[in-house]
Amino acid sequence: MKFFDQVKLHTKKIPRGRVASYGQIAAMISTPRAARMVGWCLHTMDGLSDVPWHRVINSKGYITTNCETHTSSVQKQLLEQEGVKFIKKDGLWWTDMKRYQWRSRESEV
DNA sequence: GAGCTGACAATAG
DNA sequence: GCTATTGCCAGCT
Repeated sequence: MKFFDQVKLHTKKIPRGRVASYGQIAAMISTPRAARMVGWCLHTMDGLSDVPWHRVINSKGYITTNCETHTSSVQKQLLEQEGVKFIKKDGLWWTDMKRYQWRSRESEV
């Protein structure tokens, strides 16, 4: 099992209408500081995979994507379709992590 | 084959 | 409490 594969698996486990942080995913893979890899992993998916990459944001609840294929607007829209409310904060889309952050049993361990 | 890059997070000062 | 630096590991050049 490679790092990327684990990121995909955990990302796919995120339920609809819920979001997770990069660090959270990284922590599930037993590598809390590999949050950068999580984000980059999702970038390589490029939407071609069946992985809900839009459900992964940074720990502050901000969308920090500016790629052509992953603009903040796109990610925000995908999440809003799932019931996640977004607010424009400091020029970036922000969501309340306290309400929408996914709490899996594995992440609690 | 080696070095650089990359959607962040945590620790130290 | 806030700012700056280090760490993470696989893909890309």
